[in-house]
Amino acid sequence: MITKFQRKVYNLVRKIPKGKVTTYKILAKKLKTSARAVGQALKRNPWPKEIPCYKVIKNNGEIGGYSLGVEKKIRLLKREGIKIKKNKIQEISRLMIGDLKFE
DNA sequence: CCCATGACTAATT
DNA sequence: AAATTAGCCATGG
Repeated sequence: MITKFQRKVYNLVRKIPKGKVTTYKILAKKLKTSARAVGQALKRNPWPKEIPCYKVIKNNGEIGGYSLGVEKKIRLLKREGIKIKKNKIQEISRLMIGDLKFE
């Protein structure tokens, strides 16, 4: 069962452009909630194929979790040309999407 | 309604 | 630099 809150989160995640990532915190700010609550919603994502929740990472550049396993998440990110070293995203500032880039 | 549980975060040890 | 701690908030029992 999808809650209203989940839908809001997923609608946002769907809009993350290819090759870009964002963070739990940024999404939380957009939805006026906490980063933790965003994580809860993503954890329950019923459509990992359609909703690219692997593009949502921690605020400090670490990878964060994934319902299908962190290794899978890393694989998907690399597939989009995103560099990862020691479980951290490289060149975060270039890849991350703040408040201005998508709605 | 109260309580526990996290794909989190920032500050403090 | 790694580990703790306190704050966070949607969700489910």
